[in-house]
Amino acid sequence: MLWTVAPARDEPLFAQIATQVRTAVAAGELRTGDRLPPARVLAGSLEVNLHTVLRAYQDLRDEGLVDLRRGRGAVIAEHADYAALDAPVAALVAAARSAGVTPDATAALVRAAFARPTQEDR
Amino acid sequence: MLWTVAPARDEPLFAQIATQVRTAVAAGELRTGDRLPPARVLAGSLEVNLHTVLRAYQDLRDEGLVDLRRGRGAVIAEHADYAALDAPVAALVAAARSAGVTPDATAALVRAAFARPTQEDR
DNA sequence: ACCTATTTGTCCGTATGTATG
DNA sequence: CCATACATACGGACAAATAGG
Repeated sequence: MLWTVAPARDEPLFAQIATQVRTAVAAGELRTGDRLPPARVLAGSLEVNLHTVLRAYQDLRDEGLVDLRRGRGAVIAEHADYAALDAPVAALVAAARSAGVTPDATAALVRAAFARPTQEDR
Repeated sequence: MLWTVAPARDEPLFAQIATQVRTAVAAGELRTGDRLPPARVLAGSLEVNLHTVLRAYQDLRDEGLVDLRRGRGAVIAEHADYAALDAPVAALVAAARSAGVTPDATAALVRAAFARPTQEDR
C-alpha cells in the first residue's frame, strides 16, 4: 500500500496515518494477518517521528483493528467489517456533497447520531 | 428547542452547541428565519463562557447554516438541506453499529471519503 | 535449554501550538 | 487580550518478544 502524509493539512499526522489504514482495510487492500511496517521504518520513510506513527497504531489497536505488540509489530486483526460501511459512507458523502453540507458538519452529524441511543421516530 | 451541554463529554463544549443546532435543523425543528438565542443569554443559561457560544455560532456561520450579524443576532439562513442527510446518516450509523465499528472510526471514514475527489470503481 | 543480539513497542520527559474560559 | 489547560509532535532511554547460534 501507498503511504503519504501532508503536514500542511489540518488533520493531525497521526490521524492521517490511521485513516489510511482504515480506508485500505475498507477497500480490501489490507486483510486480517497482514503486517503493517514497523513504526520506525514507516516513520523514517514518512519523515515523521516514531511516536507519531505509534500513536496512530495505538489508536487502531484501541479500535480493535490491529493487534499491536512489542517485538511482534502491528498486524491487521480479526476486525469489524469495515467494507460493510463502504456503501453507506459513499451514499452519505454523495448526499452531503449535493446538499452542500461541509465535511465537518457531516462528521458532526454522524457523531451526534451515534450519541443517540437508538433512533426511534420523532 | 432544548439546549444542554455536558462538560464531561470529550466533544468540546462549542462543538456540542453547534451539533445541537445542526441536528435540530436536520430534524426540521429549526427552519430558515428562526432566531437562535442571543449568545449572552444562551451562555448564561448553559453556564458556559460567552466565547464558547460565539465560537459555535461562528462555526455555523462559516458553514453557511446561520446568518450572524451584530445587533441582529443569529438567524437560521437559507441553508443546505440537512434533512436530506437524515436517512443516509441513520443508515451509516446502523451499519457501523452492527459491524462493530466505533464512532471515531466511522467519522474518520466519512472525512476520508470527502477527501477523495469522486469515487470511481477500484 | 541457554544466551544474546536484534527487532519492536513502551515509558519517561519536553517544546510548541491551539483551545478554552 | 490574557492566563491556563490540553493536544500534537518530537527525543532519548528502556523492556519485552523474537530469532540465531
